[in-house]
Amino acid sequence: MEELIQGHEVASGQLSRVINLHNNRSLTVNGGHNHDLGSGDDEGFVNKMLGSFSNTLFISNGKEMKEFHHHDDQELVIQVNTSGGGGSGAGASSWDVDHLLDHAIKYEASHEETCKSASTSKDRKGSYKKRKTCHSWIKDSPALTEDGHAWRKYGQKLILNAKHPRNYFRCTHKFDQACQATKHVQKVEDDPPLFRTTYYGNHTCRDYLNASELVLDCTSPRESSKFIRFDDTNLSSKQEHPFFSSFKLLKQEDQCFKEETTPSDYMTTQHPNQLALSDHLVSPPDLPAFASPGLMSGFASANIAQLDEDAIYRQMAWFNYDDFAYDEFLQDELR
DNA sequence: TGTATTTGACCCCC
DNA sequence: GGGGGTCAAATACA
Repeated sequence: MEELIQGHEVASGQLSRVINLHNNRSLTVNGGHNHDLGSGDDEGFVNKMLGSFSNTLFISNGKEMKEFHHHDDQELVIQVNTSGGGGSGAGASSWDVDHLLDHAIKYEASHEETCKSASTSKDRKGSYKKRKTCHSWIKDSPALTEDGHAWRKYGQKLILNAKHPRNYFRCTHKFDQACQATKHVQKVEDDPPLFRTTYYGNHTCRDYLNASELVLDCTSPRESSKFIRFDDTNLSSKQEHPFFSSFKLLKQEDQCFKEETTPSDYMTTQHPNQLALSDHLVSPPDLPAFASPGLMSGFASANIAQLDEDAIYRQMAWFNYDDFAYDEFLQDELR
């Protein structure tokens, strides 16, 4: 968290100065015509970077932030500050907060102090207690998105007056690191598809591998699911590359929503499990989709209404492929 | 064989 | 009493 905060400060302060200096020099050299990067582009670049930091901080420690994110109706997140600490809030101005109120996003939150005691629960091979009313928040999304944490499904339940079952996930590190974070995922609308994820509790685990890459909220469909990738030079092999590890996580949740899947809904003839991505055998540049960043995003958005959940999860994988390419593209641009 | 998912049963709380 | 959250044995999968 300290490193992230420091990075945020550096980006917001020093990077702005560097870019301003760059612009001034460009104006001088080009006689007033800046052909490198327009100031608007620079500002957008900085805002995106600050937004990424904010998102990363938000995901890493939800109770530190108070921000509203809204991206072209792609995804909505409401998060509140339960600790009283000041979030950075950087980049918030570039996001369309007003539209947030137009969406019926329910928010529920309560302080951790209100968590009820489990003293009355009986021991049934360990603690067994009903949903504790801990800190919680809801996230609605048209597609299931990777949130940077490893989850394990532990239950599925048909809910009264609900068309789709509710799926229950707990943190993979519940036992080895005593992480109490859980979430429920339920499809609440069919057309257009809308998934409601309710998070309970904050992660206390430290999943270095998976935490090194997070899906961030973005400002355009093209960037609807972008990874932030930290230094991976310490990774000795492709097997440990966070890009590939993320597919394993996607696949885990992918398999948890097999209801109502029809073969005709398959976007391609290749099932995600057949991609062998989690086996780390496929190199991203081998895929033709990488030739044009954004191509798959456009393709996906055009067809997303026709797809069932299973297909959507496959599209998530394609989004992330595309994002990886786009990340490389950005790095080349920066060089 | 180890890990993840499924699913019926158990249990808490309204 | 019933809805909903969780457990854990059975099952699937790599």
